[in-house]
Amino acid sequence: MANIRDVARISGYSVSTVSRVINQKNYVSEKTRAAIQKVVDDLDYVPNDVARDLSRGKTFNVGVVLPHSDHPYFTQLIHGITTAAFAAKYHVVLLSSRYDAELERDYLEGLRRKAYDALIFTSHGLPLTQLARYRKYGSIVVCEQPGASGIPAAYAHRRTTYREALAYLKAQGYHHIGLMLSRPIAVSATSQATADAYRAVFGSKPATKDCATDVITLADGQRAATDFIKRGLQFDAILANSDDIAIGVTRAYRQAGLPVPFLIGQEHQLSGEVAHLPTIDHYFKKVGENALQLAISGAATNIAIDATFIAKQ
Amino acid sequence: MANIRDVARISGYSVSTVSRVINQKNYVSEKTRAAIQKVVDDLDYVPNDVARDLSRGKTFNVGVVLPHSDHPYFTQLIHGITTAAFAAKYHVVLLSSRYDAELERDYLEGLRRKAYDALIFTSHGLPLTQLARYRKYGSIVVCEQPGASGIPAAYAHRRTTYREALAYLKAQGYHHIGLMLSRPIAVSATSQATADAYRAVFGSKPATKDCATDVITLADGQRAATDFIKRGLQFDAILANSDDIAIGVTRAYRQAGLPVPFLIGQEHQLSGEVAHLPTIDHYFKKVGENALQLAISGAATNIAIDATFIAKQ
DNA sequence: ATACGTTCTCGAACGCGTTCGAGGTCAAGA
DNA sequence: TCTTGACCTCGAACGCGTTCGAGAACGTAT
Repeated sequence: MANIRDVARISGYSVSTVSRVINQKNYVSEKTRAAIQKVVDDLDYVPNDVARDLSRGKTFNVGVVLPHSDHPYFTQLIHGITTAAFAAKYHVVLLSSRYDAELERDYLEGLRRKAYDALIFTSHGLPLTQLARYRKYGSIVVCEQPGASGIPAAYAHRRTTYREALAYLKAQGYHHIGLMLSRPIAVSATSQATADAYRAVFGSKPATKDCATDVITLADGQRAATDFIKRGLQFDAILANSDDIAIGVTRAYRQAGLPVPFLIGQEHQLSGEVAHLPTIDHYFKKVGENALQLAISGAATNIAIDATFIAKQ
Repeated sequence: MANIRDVARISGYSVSTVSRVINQKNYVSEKTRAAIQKVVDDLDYVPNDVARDLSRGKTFNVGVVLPHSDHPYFTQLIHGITTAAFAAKYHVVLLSSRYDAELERDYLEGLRRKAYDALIFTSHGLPLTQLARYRKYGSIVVCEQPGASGIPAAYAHRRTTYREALAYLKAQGYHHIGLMLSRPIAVSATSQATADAYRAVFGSKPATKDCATDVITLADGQRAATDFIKRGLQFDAILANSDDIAIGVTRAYRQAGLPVPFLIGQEHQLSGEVAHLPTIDHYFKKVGENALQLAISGAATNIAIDATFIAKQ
């Protein structure tokens, strides 16, 4: 396949002049431009993107680290990220992590290796301080409150909305509340926010036995609820970490022939809509768009938006 | 940042020897290896991926063209593709197309520009013959029956399963059937398959008025059903192109205060499970895995799997 | 002792586009 | 007329890792 030097040789102009023609830069006479363009067309020449990236020192790739590509939280986030990336002519590279520290580190190394210009962590296993070390190699964005790490972040405020949802439960007279969490409170800012809100509303930390962790899918929700039942826990209400998961909970209780506790879901999913569940919408598409903006602008700021508690739908 | 020549200079060895050390190749004495490794560690050197890609002439990128990143068909496909790509150490680059011919062509050009080693079209607007022209620049895979185009394909057999589903409707005594399609019959192999199955079962092509097109989301399903109602069409049953869409149809009829026709969904989605809808599972995760395998192997074959009609769930 | 096969290392070319400094031309302003 | 400032083009260096051909050193088989 032809390269820029072939075009130069055949057209009789220099490589640099050919370069300015294909990049439509100034200072090329119309005559020259036309002559070179003709050779470009004849040879069917197109510049090599990799060589370009190398010489420009930039790839326009944004790596998106996501633990589970089938989870709705990530699906919505990805949707926002790709939408914004497309508009900005950036490329989205999907990176599966399954919260594996080694993989995450490998992706961070990708920043050093110049494989990506920026990295968005939709969630992460490594501590933020470790992520922060790689900021000198490229822009890093997380999708949660970044605490003192200083890492730019795009996220939805969870605490207030969780408080609102839990206060709603309290107002309805529910006091024995079960919580479904995607990850243990110690390692996840989201779980932490849920626990904090619980304490703010009910005056004490949620009991460990009332919290199910590692609940990601509908099946997990069903399993976790079955476990609650087995352990003889009787909840008035359960705050599930997605609408789908709430559906899983419903099934478990139905299967056990027990009354279903009052349920609140999250993420405003179709399943919740169909079942008329109260839910919390974190607007993850918007969060994804914000994350990408931060990633490519390299701005060292945060963009937070408010989540909404939807009591009736 | 240090490059391989720095390592060579400082260690006193040649660039080629350093290269074999970092790539763990043969023919390096232990003493030399250790000396070079020390310099690599001291300088904190890592090879530049872009330079590597350029010199190897390979990027390990697979571009995945998808019209809608929020559609469940594509979500499932992407899930399969990323899973397989991860295992094979390939990178998945997401490419939004919205069926825009210009965009699709641009992505095909990406193959020439060496931006991707391979391209997977989860769906496409351009005719297959046009896609086929770019095969000389890299491997191309489509996720549908490739007809005479010769393009490698990974897909689920639809015709037989559609026939099965429609025969089921006929056996149940339903004769006036509405079809919801994502795209017009003329441009979509999927819609074509649906129409063919209809003809096989009912002996004639489906009437144009009985087919709604451009139905992608739940809201589209609702809109299309509302339109059916407005036009005074009375269906015994409707074959929807996803479970979510079937839910949209249900809503439209409920809202109009009319009895809901018998519904069959597709894709075995959660919404359909909750509503106990019959559905067709095309196993798109598996199809995605197959597509990626084809893309990176460069094999010029097809991998078809069978879809399943699930009458009761 | 000669020949051959390994092992080890090097230099240079290669993949390919971008960009900077330099040098030449030409017209307008002083 | 001289200066100044576009305008136009070129050559070479740069970004950086891979790989091929060649050559040196050493051991072993004949």
